[in-house]
Amino acid sequence: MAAESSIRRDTQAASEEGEALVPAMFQNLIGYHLRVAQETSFQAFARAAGKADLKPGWYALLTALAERESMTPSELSRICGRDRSTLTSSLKALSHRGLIARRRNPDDQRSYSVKLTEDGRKMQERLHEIAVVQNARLDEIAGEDKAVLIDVLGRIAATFGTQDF
Amino acid sequence: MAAESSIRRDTQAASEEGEALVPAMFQNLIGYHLRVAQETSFQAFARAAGKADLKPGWYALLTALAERESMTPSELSRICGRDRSTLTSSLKALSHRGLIARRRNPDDQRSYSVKLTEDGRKMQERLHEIAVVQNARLDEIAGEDKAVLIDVLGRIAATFGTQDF
DNA sequence: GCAAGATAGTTTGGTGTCAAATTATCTTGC
DNA sequence: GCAAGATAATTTGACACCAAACTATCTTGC
Repeated sequence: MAAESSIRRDTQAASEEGEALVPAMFQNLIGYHLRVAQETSFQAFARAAGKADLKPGWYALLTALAERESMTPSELSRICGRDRSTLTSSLKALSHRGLIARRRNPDDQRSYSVKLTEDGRKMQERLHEIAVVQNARLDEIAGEDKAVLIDVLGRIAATFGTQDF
Repeated sequence: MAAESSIRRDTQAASEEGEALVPAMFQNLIGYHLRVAQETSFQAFARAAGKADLKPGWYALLTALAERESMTPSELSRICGRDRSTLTSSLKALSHRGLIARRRNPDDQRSYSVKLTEDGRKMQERLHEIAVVQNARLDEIAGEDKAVLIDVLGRIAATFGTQDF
């Protein structure tokens, strides 16, 4: 595992040893801790997925598709919280790799729907396994605070996510 | 304010009305809620800063510099948790806009240090005001759970941020 | 001293994201 | 029926980010 180690060790990013020490000014800021927690945990997921040669960014897309059988890009955009223009390129990549299939909507020539292919489903399942492990780790860390954590995070998302400025 | 409204309203992104409804598969996943909470709250900050024509991404950088008088790019990288290569372009932009000044290190020709200019300090202060408002909002939402929230987020960051894979 | 290795910063290439503008198609009001 | 507006997706342009490769400089061991 020394070899594995070095992959991470010689990167130029932060999170090395001696260490950052939360800048005093940020210590009490929820937003700061939110960002750091989210970034580090996502990166852990990305690393785990990357080792298995999987694209972590596809997980949300594939999982949403795994639940609905078929969706238009716009629906997927709403569900995943990404701009439609972002979906255009993601779907192009997924399609190119044979993970999804597109089908024109006969009732509306502007629109089409996408669904998982067999390969897409397999990829989703492999990513899901990694996500499950990652999430078990998070559950363990949160321990008895999990319910409170999810509740507060939900309140934050609800407050900022629904108001139109 | 109808005009303000439309800026946001006609974007193609999600977080519109009827609305996403958390996909069942994600409902219980801490990672998912973490991501959504962080993204929505950051976007709220970015919108607020954007209205005042400020670059939200510069806040962390300028604030770190506001606390230390002078730092090298590498130190800033560690403190802000960004890759050194990311800093290169950020610092170029900040410098170009006269918000920071660079000074070569006479003892080491490879290195230099950056410090805030007067304009940089002003920008930091204006961004800070917005951050304070934003954070008051978060504090309000978190309410009595704030301490638990920060604690759990800190544990998450500590766990994923310090292990070398 | 000087070669080998470490370190500071930059460059290059790739990803993911948003927003604005664009194209094609559909719907509505008259 | 047809013009005006709405809607679905795409294109284009801009950023922020990371990682790997690179350049220049410093440090160390001998």
